[in-house]
Amino acid sequence: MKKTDKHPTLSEVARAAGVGTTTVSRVINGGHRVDPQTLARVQRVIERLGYMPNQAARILKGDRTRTIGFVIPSIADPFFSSCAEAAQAIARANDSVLIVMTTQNDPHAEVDAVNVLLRHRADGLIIAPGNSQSRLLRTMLERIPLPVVALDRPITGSAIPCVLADNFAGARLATEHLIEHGYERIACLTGEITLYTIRERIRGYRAAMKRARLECILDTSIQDYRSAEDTVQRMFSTANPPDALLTLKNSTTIFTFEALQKLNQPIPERVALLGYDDFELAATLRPSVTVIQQPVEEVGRIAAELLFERMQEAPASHPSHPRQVQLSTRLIRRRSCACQPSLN
Amino acid sequence: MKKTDKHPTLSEVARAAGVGTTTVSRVINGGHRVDPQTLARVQRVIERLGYMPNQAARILKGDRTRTIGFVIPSIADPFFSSCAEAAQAIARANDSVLIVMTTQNDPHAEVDAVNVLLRHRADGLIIAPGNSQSRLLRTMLERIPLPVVALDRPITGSAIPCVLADNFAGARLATEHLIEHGYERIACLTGEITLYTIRERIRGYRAAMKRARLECILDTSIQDYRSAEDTVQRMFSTANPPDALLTLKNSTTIFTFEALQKLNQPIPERVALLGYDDFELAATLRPSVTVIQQPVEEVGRIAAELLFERMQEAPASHPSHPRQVQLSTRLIRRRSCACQPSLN
DNA sequence: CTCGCTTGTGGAATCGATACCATCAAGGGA
DNA sequence: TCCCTTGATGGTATCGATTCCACAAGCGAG
Repeated sequence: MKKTDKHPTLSEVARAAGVGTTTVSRVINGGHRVDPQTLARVQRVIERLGYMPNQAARILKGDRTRTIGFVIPSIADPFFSSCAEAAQAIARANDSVLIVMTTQNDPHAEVDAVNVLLRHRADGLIIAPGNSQSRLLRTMLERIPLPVVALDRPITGSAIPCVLADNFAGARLATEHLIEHGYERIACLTGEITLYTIRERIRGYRAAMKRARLECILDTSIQDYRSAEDTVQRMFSTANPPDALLTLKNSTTIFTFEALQKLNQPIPERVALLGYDDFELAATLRPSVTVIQQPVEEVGRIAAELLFERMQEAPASHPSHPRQVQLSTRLIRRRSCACQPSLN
Repeated sequence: MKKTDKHPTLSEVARAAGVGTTTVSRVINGGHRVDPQTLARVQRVIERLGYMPNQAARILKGDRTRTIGFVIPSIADPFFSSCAEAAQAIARANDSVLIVMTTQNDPHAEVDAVNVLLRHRADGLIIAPGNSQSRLLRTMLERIPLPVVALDRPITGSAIPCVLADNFAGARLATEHLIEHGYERIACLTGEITLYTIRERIRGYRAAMKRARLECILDTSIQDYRSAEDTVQRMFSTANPPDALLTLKNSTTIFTFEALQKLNQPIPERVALLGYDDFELAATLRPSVTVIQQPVEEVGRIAAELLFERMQEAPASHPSHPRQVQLSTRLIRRRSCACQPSLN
């Protein structure tokens, strides 16, 4: 019961209990084939010394580390923190822990993170790569001797399975919805366009616009509140301003909403707004914001489940696994596109 | 360059390079006292085999694990995810990784989490306990042979240092602000009251109200959107309804805001609103919401820094460490209390 | 009464990296 | 020329838990 300065070891427990190390080991691992009396005695000693098996020693004997790596751009991003929460639940259910590493989409940080996880002998790896094209990361991930699952963004040209929402279909759905409303000058505000997800959404937007024979209006300049204000100002001082805006990510949606509000451009009367990705207060803002909702927890959950499946197979075998799991998104109708809100 | 099925070991590298294990070990650890030629050769072999030192074996030799545990109620909560992000940055700067465990404030899950981290031989531990009074957790944390820092919520009756925002002063400041505006019937909407932070905030509210000789109006019933609507309805159908509301946590603020909006109670004309804890869209809502802002990243950062300081001391020594680091909060004036917004 | 079998137990090799100690060659000063 | 230092290198015990193997005791069946 007293505070110890050092972790006691299994042999110390064995000595204190007057038994061999084998017996203590058996007690720890379920106590099969141990005399009930001995069992009780050893358990008391374990309790008294505050003994905890040293995971490192177990690992060294070839066991799994029961540790999986989770490499994402940021923990503070609600999308990834929700994924992490879901993945963590699956990990715990599989008696494992998550090591979360953040990269800010920096390729260098990604390689570092993977190296750290390799040293820790993680059993598996879930990663959301900043750049789907990166050869460096791809060859690295293909070489390493543990299962990898990509999250939200695939690793192009590799067999690494990826779990993600269907960005193309989501953006097409969003655009089609605006078209059905009768909007004709639909601008797409992308934010940065380096990310795979954004590029897919742009493709979806383009596909829908082309099909409706409408002119694509792309703007990639919104990075923060100030640039949103500039962009809106510029767009609405042209002869033929847009009558609807499709924003391709959360922060862009919010910056744009604020800018429209500040510049007194009423939504949806003057211009409709549809945002990609739901956010907590989308229904509370006035007007409430119509969005494409992604199955966030599901992405994290399924990625983790897929990883654990792959971990259970023999390392050499490569059974028929889905190369890619695309989850469908849905439209949540609110007021910013002049809809009757969906019930939910 | 080829894909291996197993992690190669140091001795395999040694054999492949035709040198001893000691030399390879030296190469890995900086390459001092190694012939440049040998160094280059060994490095080539390491590169070719994709060798990564086995952290478990290192740990076993008595090294630090360079792993710290981070035990919080939820990763999806923006407060804790921001803390985690900040703590992670400090951990990385100290060449360590974070193992994040979530507990949903469940004491059982907390004990589990700590046990897992002990097995993994984390070098240190940051924990936000759901219940500050829990004897079980307290005795457990006092027994274990590694430094612990509490986050956001202290562990009462123990010497475990805690980093948190000054909840008492924050709530008092908020209440005083409303009093200065001339509001007299200021109701405090608490949400659940089991958490230490909420109780401190209630104390702060009470202190300010007492000083101004105003009557305390406490309501603990808001748990979700529906209960917020009920509460608002009830409050405003009394003879003497409140003229201001102080909500003690984020979700309560948002539920209340939505309820007031739905029930057409204009803010701040009919009733003022001041929320504890800032949130992303507080400035975007109409009216924008005046809040008490906590130094979120700082809490995470300082907790991690304090932990690393304590880890560098000899395990036995107990130098003069702050028992508690209280960070001050600040008021962000927006429209919901009829203020001129603060510039920021 | 002894053979096989189960149960309870301990000894010791093992995992991979580290670091103490030993070895050997080369070079510099006396 | 010899001793001593310095640099480069290798052998091997060590960390803590697991596990194969060995062994002893008890017991029912033949």
